Amino acid sequence: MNKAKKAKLEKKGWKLGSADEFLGLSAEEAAYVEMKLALSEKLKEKRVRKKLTQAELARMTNSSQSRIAKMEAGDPTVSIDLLVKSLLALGVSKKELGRSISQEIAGTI
Amino acid sequence: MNKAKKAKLEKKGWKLGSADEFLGLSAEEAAYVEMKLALSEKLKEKRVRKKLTQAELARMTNSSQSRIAKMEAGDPTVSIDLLVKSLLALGVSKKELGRSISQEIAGTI
DNA sequence: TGACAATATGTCAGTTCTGACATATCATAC
DNA sequence: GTATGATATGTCAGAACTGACATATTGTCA
Repeated sequence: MNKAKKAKLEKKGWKLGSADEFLGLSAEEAAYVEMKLALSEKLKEKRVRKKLTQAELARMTNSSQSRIAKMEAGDPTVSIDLLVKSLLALGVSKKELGRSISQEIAGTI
Repeated sequence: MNKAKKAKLEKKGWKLGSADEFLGLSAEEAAYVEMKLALSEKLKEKRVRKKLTQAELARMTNSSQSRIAKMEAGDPTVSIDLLVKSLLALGVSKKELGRSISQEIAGTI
């Protein structure tokens, strides 16, 4: 994970430890953050493709528009659990979910 | 998901809604539970393969022996986040994690 | 058998996540 | 312009999760 990316994440509110590796983010931390961001992007992509508003998806999942917005924005207060439940509610299969998680993000590590 | 499996999970403490589908568990609920169980099993498998005790893994992850035990037992109070973080700490790659999540469990759905 | 290490189970106070709400910003149409 | 719908941001009380601890159970030696 490069320095610019780390700075961008910290601006978003992520608290990233440092000093483990070359640019201050352990491989595990990086993988964890990247997974969550991949799920965020998948969620937005799926919702938009289905032509749902955030408010509509919120209703479908007993959540709220603001939490959906935070999920899509990659807010660090959102759990993987919530992202996964939301994606499943959008009809994403376990297989597709697994693929999203495996995904490498350009420009990292 | 069949009736016996559902009963077994409920005995473990899972609160599963009902009435959505044929045997009372929506496809999304089933997929969510199966994902967590797949991660549980992966965790145990990885820990054992590395010849670590639960207490040792707990130390490595700033957790506790009892929580590791609950993770491996598929306890519903364990989050996917914690499972994922623990697996990453054991050196599992995003790719392998994704594969675990995609996995179909014999005898379900 | 008993002693010991590992794992399982139960509980709980502190922490984190959540939905809800208010409000701000952005986009598109008129 | 400004009205309207959608999305973003900030806050917070209540819900869910967590590590820690105590204790029970299980497994494996001699």
